[in-house]
Amino acid sequence: MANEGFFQQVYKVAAQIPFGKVTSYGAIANYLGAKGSARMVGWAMNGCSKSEIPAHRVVNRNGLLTGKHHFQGTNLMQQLLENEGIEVVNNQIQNFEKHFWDPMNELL
DNA sequence: AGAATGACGCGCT
DNA sequence: AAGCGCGCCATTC
Repeated sequence: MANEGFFQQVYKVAAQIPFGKVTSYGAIANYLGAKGSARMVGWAMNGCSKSEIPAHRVVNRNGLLTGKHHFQGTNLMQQLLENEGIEVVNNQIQNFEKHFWDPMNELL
């Protein structure tokens, strides 16, 4: 493994997501300046599982828990989100915009 | 060195 | 309106 680079940035932002809030890959990518590369953000999240980064708060633009399969394998991600007061149905966040946390808007 | 993949996003048909 | 494909940047094989 070489320099984390983007990893470090993604971790930093993801780690700053407040309790009961969720953000999207594109938002993080946008905040990092890679606004067109949401993929690499999600890809970077691969290391989140090994880190203490609450990746369960990071979902795609649709508010869908696309990466829930990468967690422990079941509904852990959904359970965590519900535990934070976020309504999740069928791996999909309800009121996503209500729980949406924009790093470049909130954190900046 | 080139090609393939990756937890996405947006555009076009 | 819905569905499908392509593009972005980085990492890895």
